Amino acid sequence: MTTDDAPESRMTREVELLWGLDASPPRRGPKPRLSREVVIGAAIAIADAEGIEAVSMQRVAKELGYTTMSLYRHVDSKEDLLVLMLDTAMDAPPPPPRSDGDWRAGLEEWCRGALELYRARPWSVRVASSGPPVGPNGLRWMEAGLRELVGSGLPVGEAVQMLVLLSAVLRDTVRLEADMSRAARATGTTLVEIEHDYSVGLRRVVTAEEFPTIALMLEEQVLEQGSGAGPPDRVGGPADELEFGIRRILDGIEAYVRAGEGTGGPSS
Amino acid sequence: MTTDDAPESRMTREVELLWGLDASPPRRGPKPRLSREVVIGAAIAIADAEGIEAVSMQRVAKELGYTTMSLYRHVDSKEDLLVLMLDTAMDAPPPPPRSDGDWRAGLEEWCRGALELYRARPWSVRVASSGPPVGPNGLRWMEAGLRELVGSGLPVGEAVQMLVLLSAVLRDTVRLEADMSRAARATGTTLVEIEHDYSVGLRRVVTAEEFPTIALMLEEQVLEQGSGAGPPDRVGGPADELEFGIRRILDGIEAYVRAGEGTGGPSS
DNA sequence: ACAATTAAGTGTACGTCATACACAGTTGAG
DNA sequence: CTCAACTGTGTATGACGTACACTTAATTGT
Repeated sequence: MTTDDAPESRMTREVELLWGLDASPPRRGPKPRLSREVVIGAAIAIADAEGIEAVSMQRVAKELGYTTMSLYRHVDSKEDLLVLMLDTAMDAPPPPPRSDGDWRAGLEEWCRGALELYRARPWSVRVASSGPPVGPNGLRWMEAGLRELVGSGLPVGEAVQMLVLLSAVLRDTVRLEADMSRAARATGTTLVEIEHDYSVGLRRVVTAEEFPTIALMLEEQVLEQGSGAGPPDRVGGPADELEFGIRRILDGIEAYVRAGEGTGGPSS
Repeated sequence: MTTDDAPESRMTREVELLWGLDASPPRRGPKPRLSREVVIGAAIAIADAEGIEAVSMQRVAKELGYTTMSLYRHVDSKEDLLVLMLDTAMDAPPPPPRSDGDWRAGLEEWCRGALELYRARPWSVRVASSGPPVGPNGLRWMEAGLRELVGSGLPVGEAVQMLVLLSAVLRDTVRLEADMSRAARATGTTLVEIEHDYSVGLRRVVTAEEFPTIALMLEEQVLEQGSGAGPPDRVGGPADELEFGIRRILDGIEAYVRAGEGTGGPSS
């Protein structure tokens, strides 16, 4: 009858969870020896080392030397734990605003930074998020990306759309690379070899009649290259090849914004 | 010593699985009453109706009126079943080549078609694929997309990169929309309401000092619109807003290809 | 100082999951 | 007609998420 009659809309709950608005003041019982942060940390350590599928309540508890059920004193459910892991994984601050207002360079930095983050914790792109970010870290990244996009001259609405699009590109490319890496690890080979195996497999079923363009791709050994030259941080996965695509997207934004200048804004 | 000494490289296995190269000729035992296709179909029906997490071996078996273990006569593992479901979900032929060689229109059609497919089976973007498509249906879509991209004048290698990028955009946007829909269903509301809840939740933690651009976004009620006007097939999710972003990407490709014309190819 | 209260961590238990294995019944090849 | 191969069944195992009752330790009101 006071405040919480409504089912609290899930979103509200997630906000409270991620901003620590659910913690009650110092309480009565024994001092907690475990803490939410420690639990999250242990879970992340496991996910980093062995992938998200290795993270189970039992495993996290064992790693910490507690019983499984003790975790439930600090986290309401495994789903909550995953949500908390997600925002924690986005620590590392986004690139700060540039002093020159170069939005293109700013966005490229943002993409590189986000990609680095996702790549360092590939499991983070696999956990379900019920929507855009709401945690403090996630919001910081969102703010930084949005800032650059709005700086380009795009109206906010369209800036949001482009941010969603850019995140989608980064996330799903990392997901693909992570899935390939997992397959590589499972067979004890490398990412490069997996890509080679892929083209070998394809050649068995791709005919020039039915799949002319794919056949062309195989002829030119498009999949085999990639790891040839380039910066030393190349792993050989699809995320190495993202720069080109990102640049096309930025080109597209630039063209659009330029076309809108002088015509009373790009909202046409 | 003959052919199969090596562990068969996973990729080869997947190809054989998806192209039915593993079926032996008519055999000796009782006639199978169940079949691989029926199992896949039942699994897809469950995933369509209740999401991928409802698909368990027990559940599929129950739906078919057989024991759980009977499924293993037709499918080696649940993972194999998921892979088979994936390619089967991509039935529905991609758009055919256009008679006018308009690659932009062709690519837009391709995106629309793929988006429709993903949206009809949102679970398909959630299952792990160890790499690019290898099944007959997946390859048909890949061929169609690649055909248009190469038609634009892009060299094959860069066309592949843009195809990966476009798929990433479509896939992850559908994933986001599906996650939001799931949250909506769980609380018994609609996608539109979820987006509203999201901005309500955000307003509780977003200050104009720390998150100026997000604050601006909230002021302009960017999240609340979306469902205003538009074609009747709008659901209110993020995938509705994809057209704008896709067009920017196509703009980017067009600009790049045009710039490369006359300079001896766009490979600079 | 002491009792009542409340919270932290434990132990046990349940239902669901993927799947290994031994089995019974059915079929075609020799 | 026999036997080998194959289909579907039954049972079992170990991992999972989590509900619930419990012990024990800390705090608060008297």
